[in-house]
Amino acid sequence: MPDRLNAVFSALADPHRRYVLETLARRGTATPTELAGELPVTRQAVAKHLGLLHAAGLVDRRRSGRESRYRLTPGPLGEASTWIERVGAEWDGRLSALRRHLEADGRD
Amino acid sequence: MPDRLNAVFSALADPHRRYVLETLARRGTATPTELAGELPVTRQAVAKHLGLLHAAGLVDRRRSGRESRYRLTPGPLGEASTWIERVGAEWDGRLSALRRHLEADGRD
DNA sequence: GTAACGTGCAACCTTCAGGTTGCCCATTAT
DNA sequence: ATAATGGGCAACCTGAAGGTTGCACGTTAC
Repeated sequence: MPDRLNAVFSALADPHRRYVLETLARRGTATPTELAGELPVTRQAVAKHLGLLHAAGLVDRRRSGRESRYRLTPGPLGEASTWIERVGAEWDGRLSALRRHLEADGRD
Repeated sequence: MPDRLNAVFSALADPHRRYVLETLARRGTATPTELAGELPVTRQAVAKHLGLLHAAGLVDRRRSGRESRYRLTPGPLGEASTWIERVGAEWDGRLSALRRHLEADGRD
């Protein structure tokens, strides 16, 4: 089930998608056409990005009339952040253990 | 220079690379051959992954004799984590502002 | 010395990501 | 009713990611 992590990190790997997420976080909601107006790509490209973000669970679509507004659903961001923090913590733990061990031994 | 974010998130998007990072965090150092023994890919594939991780600034190589040991350099992980936290914080801030602004419209 | 081991590098293959154009459907405006 | 707008879907193109095999070089062991 770490497939979710794949989807999330892959989603975050593209600058256009990060821009979309930042915009949604700041503005609340946005439509594909709005976003395409602020990016150097076509509306269809933005739609693809939104589809990917939706597949990763990072955005939520909601049609109102003929336009569809997308909203941020930041849950999976937490999973990604947690993974990073965990690895960092394990590294720090190992480092301090090593340092503790070195104060008696004095070798690498 | 958010190019760094591209490299880091791209690096984290692959499960084999995440395994490498987790292993380095837990074990301290590892060689390409060691890692290849624990992954369903060839040593050369692992070497490519390590090259990518190095380009992202996530690992550090150090040759000792005929083997080269890789070590985690978690700095860029902090940048990635910071980006995520920032977006999450902006979203939360917007949410609470919205909630403060309207106390009646609890429909979703 | 010669053999074996650990690496890195280059060439190649296949799959997929990001973009584009083109078409069609639903909704709003005139 | 007709035109225009917003959106999604499909086909197609191009470049790069992930993998493999093969080879060449430095290092350790016999």
